[in-house]
Amino acid sequence: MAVKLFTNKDVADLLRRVSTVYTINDDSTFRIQAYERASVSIEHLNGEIKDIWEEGKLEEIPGVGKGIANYLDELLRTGKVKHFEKLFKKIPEAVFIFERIQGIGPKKAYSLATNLKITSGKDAVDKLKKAAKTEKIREIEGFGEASEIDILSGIEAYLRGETEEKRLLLFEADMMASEIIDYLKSNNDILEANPLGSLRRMLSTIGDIDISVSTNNPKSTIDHFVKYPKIKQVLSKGEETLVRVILFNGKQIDLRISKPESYGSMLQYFTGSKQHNINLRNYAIKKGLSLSEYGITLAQNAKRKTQNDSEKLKIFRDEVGFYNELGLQWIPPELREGGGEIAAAENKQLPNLVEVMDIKGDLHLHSDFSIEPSHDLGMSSIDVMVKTAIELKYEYLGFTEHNPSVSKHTKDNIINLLKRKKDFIEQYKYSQGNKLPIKILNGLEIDISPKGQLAIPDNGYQYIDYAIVSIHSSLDTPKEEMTKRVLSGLSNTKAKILGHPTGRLLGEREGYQLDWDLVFDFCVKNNKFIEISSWPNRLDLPDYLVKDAVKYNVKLIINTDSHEVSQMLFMKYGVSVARRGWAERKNIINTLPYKELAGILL
DNA sequence: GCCGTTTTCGGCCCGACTGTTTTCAGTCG
Repeated sequence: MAVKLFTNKDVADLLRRVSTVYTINDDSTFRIQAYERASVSIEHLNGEIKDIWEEGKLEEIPGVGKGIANYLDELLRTGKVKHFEKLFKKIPEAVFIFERIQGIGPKKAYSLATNLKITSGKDAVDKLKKAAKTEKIREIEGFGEASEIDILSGIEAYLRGETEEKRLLLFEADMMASEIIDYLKSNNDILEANPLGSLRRMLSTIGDIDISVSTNNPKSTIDHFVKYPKIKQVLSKGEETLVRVILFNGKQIDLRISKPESYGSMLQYFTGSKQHNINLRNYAIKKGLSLSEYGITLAQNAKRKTQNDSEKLKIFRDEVGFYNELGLQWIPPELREGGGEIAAAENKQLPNLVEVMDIKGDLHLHSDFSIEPSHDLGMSSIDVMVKTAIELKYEYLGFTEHNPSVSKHTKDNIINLLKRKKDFIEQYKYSQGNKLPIKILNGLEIDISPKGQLAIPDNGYQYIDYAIVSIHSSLDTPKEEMTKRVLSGLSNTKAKILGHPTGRLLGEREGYQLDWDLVFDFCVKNNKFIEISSWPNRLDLPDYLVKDAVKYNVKLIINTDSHEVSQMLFMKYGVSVARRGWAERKNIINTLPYKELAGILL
């Protein structure tokens, strides 16, 4: 049994420290990278390292082999790794603090800590700041006035907490990037502008924002970009390929610039993911080709054989040409995660991913019609939301206010409230005559109580068309019990949809555990649907579970959970989650025309 | 230290940028 509870982050940090020490010691770069890789891989694990260890599956983690697995086993058994302790002995604790400051890596951190005699981690940053202010750093070999100033501004950012990996929600990053892209496009020399990296792949959270542009005039592009009003500081500025800036909100933006004729190669290269590109490179090597951000060349070993025509770099205006050259279908960015997409593209078996245009309705909306709900009431009227849905060319939408609070109402009160809402919707439809080009459904979002009961009386169901059931309380219920609770809630005939199924809140809480095999199986057998919530800090069901659900043939529904009319536009984020989970139109029930949807929902 | 449709050895990404250099090292992605 574990002596101490190690989280994934603890273990990732430990391995990163090891790679730091090896870097300082000028050890093999490959060993350094190996620890780095293992660290990243463990940090991004879906499950807990402790569970994986208990199942004896450490070596199944990518980047973890026999060596590191043995060390981790020692760590989780005894609470420490003797070999690592020995390595750390020679390194001042302050080094591991300093290297978290922007612009300081392992070697500079070590040089600073030893030369300034700052050893303990406590107050290390304050001491470093004092050294910078008293111009002690510029006296150290390898540093100068400029780097002293850099370090000072790095320290200030660090002290403001900006270096902590506060990831943005997808929607925040998307807003910021769109604004920058609009600004960039106001310059006529900029022909194309797109996000790169995790934003282009539509991950649920985003670290840094990278943006690419194609232009024949890099100089004008760079001059234009650095005048963007929200830039606080230009970190670095190249001649024609890269500009790196910090905005006033502390976020770093990298702008990558390319000629139009090779824009495709660059877009591909910097969209990633890292794992996708590694796999793609290995796949290319087998064909004797070598990939880079500039295009495709014959690989080194192939070059020698055919020296005559080998040096030529093949460049690509767009990504389609790039992938086709490798004998692959173009792979949508959302799939580029190293999850079998290259093999699928080779066999022309990539899924035909669902698109925003396919969505024909939103079935999770909270209007401002008060039924004295248990949770927050919506802020927009039914009428406004209906009008917006019509603009979005939806065929149907469903209002699912929270059930009336149980503690504040008698059963009769609840029934009356449900009746009132049903009447209101009927009247609304009547008042619009036959000119409404959209079907309006009267739903309800119902709490599943800790005991698995739904929070309205049995005779209330006749007043609603369908129910979304979801967990809003007792989130720490253990997995097995929580699974029973959810299945019990879903057993009601009107309960068709499991709302925000993991309960996670990005950056706030993990959510509860469910036995997904049981839940998926239940849904397939009983005609129940699992929601993908487009709500920016939910995006729940998460992408990796969508992928499992699709394999299980579970039907999903993408909803916005809007509490205000403008939030209905968040649909695209839910769709991106579905796409990242390899979902096609057929997997998503709100792509169906109304008649077919009604057949399975009502 | 990891990894494997040309496997148990011999590969493993490297280019852009900056600052302190006088030809390069460190950091970053």
